[in-house]
Amino acid sequence: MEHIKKSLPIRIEVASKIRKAIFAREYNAGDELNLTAIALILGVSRTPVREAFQSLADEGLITLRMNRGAVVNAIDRKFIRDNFEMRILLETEAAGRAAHNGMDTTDLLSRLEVMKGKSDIERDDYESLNEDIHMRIWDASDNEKLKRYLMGLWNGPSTGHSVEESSEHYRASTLEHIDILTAIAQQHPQQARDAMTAHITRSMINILRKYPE
Amino acid sequence: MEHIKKSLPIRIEVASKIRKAIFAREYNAGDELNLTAIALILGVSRTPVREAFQSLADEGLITLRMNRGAVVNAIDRKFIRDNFEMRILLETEAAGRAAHNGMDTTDLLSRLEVMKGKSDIERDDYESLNEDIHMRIWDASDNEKLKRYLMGLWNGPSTGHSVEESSEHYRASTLEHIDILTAIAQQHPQQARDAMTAHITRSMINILRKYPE
DNA sequence: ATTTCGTATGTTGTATTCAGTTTTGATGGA
DNA sequence: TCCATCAAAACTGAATACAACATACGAAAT
Repeated sequence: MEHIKKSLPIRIEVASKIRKAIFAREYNAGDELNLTAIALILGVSRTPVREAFQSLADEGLITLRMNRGAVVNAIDRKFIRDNFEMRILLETEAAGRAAHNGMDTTDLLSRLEVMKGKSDIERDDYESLNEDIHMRIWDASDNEKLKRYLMGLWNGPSTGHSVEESSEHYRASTLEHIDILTAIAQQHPQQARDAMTAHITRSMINILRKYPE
Repeated sequence: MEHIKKSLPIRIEVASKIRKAIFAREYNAGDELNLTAIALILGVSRTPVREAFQSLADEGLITLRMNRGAVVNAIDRKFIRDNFEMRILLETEAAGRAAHNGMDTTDLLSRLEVMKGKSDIERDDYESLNEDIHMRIWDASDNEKLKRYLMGLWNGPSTGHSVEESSEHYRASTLEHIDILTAIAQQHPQQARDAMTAHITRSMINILRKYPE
């Protein structure tokens, strides 16, 4: 039996690769992306690359100029801050709604306790639980549009997808996650909001440190 | 001399037409959209229709099922409320930021005074000024991501694009716009936020009335 | 009668071709 | 030398062609 390899549409994978390349500074602000060249490099036709371009333009990573190709936008401190500020606003809103609506947090909290007990936290373990926590909160917010926005921001510069974090960060985040989920479990919206705001704000400061100037 | 018709990409116009048709209930929840058929009807090829589908899926209006076509999502009260709640959250944030950052409101306020004096407010006049006001506030918020989200919501069910409004509504909105811009002019963020929240909340209630059950 | 397997059909995902626009670069004149 | 003009190359937007996937239907077997 083979791997249950769920093959995504090519346009999605192409978008991921280009996105990663932009965050990795392989492309820089002002660079023109050659549709044909990228299709050749990736070994696909121009169509899915074109569709990926449109997604990336929606995300604000590139700009599409009619008949004149795509240029990479600046991934500078302002871009990162703008993204983070939206994540603060929306994740905080989601946390408050989750606390208000009620959400089962027992399994997540027990997984957090296990992680808290570990002497060393590995990146993959952290990221996996991190994703589960946030997505469960989005679900509990019970607003499809909010969920959709947060899903989109997850591909942005404000998550572990873009930069490696320190073990210190993982430990601090774990404690913050416990704060957030505890507040949600107790159905204290304002407390949940405050905890989430603190969580993502610290994360922002942490990441902005890596983008000097 | 011909019209200075700035021709947008076909995919944009196609998306607009389908969006309008969905809001007009020409398509209903669960309906399957036939890519080829729509391309034929609109007299374009499948490519731009396909790209339009992807945009509409991003907006949450339709769902793309791999190899199984697109289905129209329910434009029910929850959908409208979800959209409006996000608009309240984001427009309020933008108004607060605009007040904080400072924004020149003189021209907009004088246009509002003229409109306030009119005995009868026409739809196009109102919509034109309405759009100018909101977009100027978005600009003044100085957050690109926020601006982008609000731009997207403008195509949603929470603006005049989807339903006709009463003259009464235009008059009430005009007064509310004056409140908002006055607060911004005086650089009172909280006051601006409150005024914006009230403005869009009333608009939501007004539109939800037209979607009974 | 029910279930399973295989084929047929329709629809999408991807590739390729076509057409129109923008850019580039050369050429000629001031 | 500098500028304008025009042709050719390159690239994108749109149209068409091709391939793969999923569902539906029907026949055969239990």
